[in-house]
Amino acid sequence: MAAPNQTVIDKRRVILEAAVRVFARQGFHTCRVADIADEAGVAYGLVYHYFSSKDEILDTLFQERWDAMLVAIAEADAQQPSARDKLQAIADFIIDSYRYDPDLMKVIIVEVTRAANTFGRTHLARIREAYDQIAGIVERAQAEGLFRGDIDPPFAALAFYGLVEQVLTRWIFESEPVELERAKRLIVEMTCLGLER
Amino acid sequence: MAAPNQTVIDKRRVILEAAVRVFARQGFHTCRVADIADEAGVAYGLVYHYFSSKDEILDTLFQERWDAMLVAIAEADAQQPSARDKLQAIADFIIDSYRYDPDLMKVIIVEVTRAANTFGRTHLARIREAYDQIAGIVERAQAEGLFRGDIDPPFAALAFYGLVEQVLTRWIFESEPVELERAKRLIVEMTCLGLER
Amino acid sequence: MAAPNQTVIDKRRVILEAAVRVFARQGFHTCRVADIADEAGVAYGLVYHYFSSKDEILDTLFQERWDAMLVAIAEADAQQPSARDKLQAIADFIIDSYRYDPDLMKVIIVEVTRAANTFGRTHLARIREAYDQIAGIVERAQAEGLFRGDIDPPFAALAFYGLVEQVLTRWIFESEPVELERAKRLIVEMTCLGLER
Amino acid sequence: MAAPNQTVIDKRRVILEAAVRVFARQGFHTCRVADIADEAGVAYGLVYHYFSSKDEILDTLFQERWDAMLVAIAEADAQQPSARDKLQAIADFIIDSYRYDPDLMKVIIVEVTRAANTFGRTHLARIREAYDQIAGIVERAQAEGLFRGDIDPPFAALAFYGLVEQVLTRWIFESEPVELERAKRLIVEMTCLGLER
DNA sequence: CATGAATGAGACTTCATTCAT
DNA sequence: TATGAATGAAGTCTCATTCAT
Repeated sequence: MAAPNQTVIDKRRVILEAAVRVFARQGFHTCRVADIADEAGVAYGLVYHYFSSKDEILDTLFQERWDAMLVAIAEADAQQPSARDKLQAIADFIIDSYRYDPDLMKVIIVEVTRAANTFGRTHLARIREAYDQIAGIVERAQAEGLFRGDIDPPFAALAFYGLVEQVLTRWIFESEPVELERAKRLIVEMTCLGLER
Repeated sequence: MAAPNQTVIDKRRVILEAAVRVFARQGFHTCRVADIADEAGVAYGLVYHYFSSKDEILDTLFQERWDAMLVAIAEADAQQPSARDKLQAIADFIIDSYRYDPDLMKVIIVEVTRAANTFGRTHLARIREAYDQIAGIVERAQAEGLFRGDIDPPFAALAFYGLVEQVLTRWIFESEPVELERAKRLIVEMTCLGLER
Repeated sequence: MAAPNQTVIDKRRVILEAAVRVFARQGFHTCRVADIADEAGVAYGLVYHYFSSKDEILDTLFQERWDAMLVAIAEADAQQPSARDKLQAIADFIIDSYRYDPDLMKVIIVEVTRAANTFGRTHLARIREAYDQIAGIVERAQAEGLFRGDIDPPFAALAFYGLVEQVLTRWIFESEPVELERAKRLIVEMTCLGLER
Repeated sequence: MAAPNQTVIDKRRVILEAAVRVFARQGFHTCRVADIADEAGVAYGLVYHYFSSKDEILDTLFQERWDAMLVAIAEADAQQPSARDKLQAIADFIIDSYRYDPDLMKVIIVEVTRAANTFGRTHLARIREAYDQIAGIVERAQAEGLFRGDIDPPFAALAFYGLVEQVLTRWIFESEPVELERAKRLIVEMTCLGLER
């Protein structure tokens, strides 16, 4: 009899969410697969029923989230009128993502970026897509004469994303250094206008 | 009588330098102490004669380098006339450090600065000192009316350091995205003036 | 009403036959129950519906085949006139069995007959029956004065069966060393007359 | 100071000898590396200091023993006058080897031969060398007119070695079925003269 | 009968650290 | 100082078996 139950539990999802919490708390390298199983409340072996390795869990987490980010960036680019508004929408999305699921963002930023050495090489191409899209926004703004033309768009993308990531990194490491809504504005303000008056 | 030879090999230093290469190549967690000994060309056990643990090697590397950085920041602050010049001197120092020993910088950034759960935690206070010093530079520039007053100095420090680190990160994981001398200037340019014209 | 169809598929038999192929290909210890289910094209759990364990599958395969062998030996003994003809009939049966289902014979020989610590031990009594029957044939030939009396019948049985098995073993691990029809004759020739002229 | 001690313990050898006993007792697949370490009285990790895997231990055991066998066969071929004497010397060597170290022989015969499927493939070439040398003995005896010419030498080698192995297999499985000195003679007797009078 | 998710004990292997020489 | 053998805890992954549906 097929369970006509909306609350059928997707164990795969349960494991994924448990992994986020465990990775965030202990770090990818430091935690054991057993910790994930415990946190998920499932048997050890079930983790390997759904994922072929510990790495694959992190991979999956990254891919799901990064895909959402690429979609958000594309939407921001399509729907916002000005370059500044586009950047604002992107910053908002990332900051809000963090607010919605800080653990997941922590894992993406801290574990994947760090692991870029070995494991993250895989995702490099996907990560670049985000940078490229942001660079495209800058480039078009330069062509329209809204942004100054003497800063390479890829470099500008680097600066923008670096700032967002640094804000989140600070959050992760310490407790509440800046208020998030304010941070959203400041990110764009600094990116567009700089520090000098 | 001890050999009065300048070229006496300091095995401790040899091990430290080998560790830099190995950490950079394989990552701290992925490499083995044996790899370090091999790379250094010394016996396995000698590593433990000079260092009490694998962790201590990374700690030592970080401390040596970060101390040099704090000194450089303090010097920049003391010797340069304007805030913009101070920031430029700091950016120059970090970029040049990278150019001089990319492996070491990679290790510092990837394995320590971003290791939120392990090493980063340990050295947090020391890392903050750099941010605080930069924030101080911004704060004084604001008081002097050179920098706009509506951006929190700690946030500005975040943005500046984030940009520098992001440039290096890009270098580390990809091949030559920006030319380094140009990057030095752009970092300060963007930090001070932003993207808009 | 049960389908009066001769081609109703006996899943139990399907599993058994799949197991033969998988055991032959990967070896009993190296293969997984899942491999058997996959090869049979049935669900994982069904294997356990028909068999209580992985061991039982191999046990079943051995028993079925070995019983057929004992019957064949008994028939050879009953129907053939001379000892030499009896041995020839037995050799023919085993070689033909191999030709008909090489995988099954490989499994019997490699996984059971030679598994001194596990399966071989279990089926020892049954395996002995074959040797004993062959020894009986030799013994009676000796009594009739057809075979020389200075070779212990059990030893002679050993030699005969050892030769047959060795021929098959060679087949199993290498490619076609001897032509099978010729081998049938040579086995008996050597057993009865030896190498010297 | 170099230990001028004849009884320096070669731990590698200790492990190898312990492995023989454990493999013989429990079988290669059934035993754990921990059992070997325990039997050898060394720490778990030391096994992996000397051998890269459990497989490598079995490999080493086989190679050492099989090399000794090839030497013995070559010697028998060189030193004995007649084909029959050569075969006798070979049979003697193998049977005596068994008597000297039954566990080792059991492992070679039962575990390596059985494992030929997966792991033993490696040793196939080396195994063939023995067969080829025996076949050579037969071939030359045929050329000299001492052995009948209608039995392929490779087949004869098969028969001879199969008989020896079968005798040992019987020993391994059961308790003393034949007396060993008698077996030595019977092996050659049967190989050369067969069963018929 | 049939399915395949779920369980968890257990194996192999790794490797930081210690220690005798 | 210097060496590298020795230790053993810990972790990943496998897989036979069970069970709910």
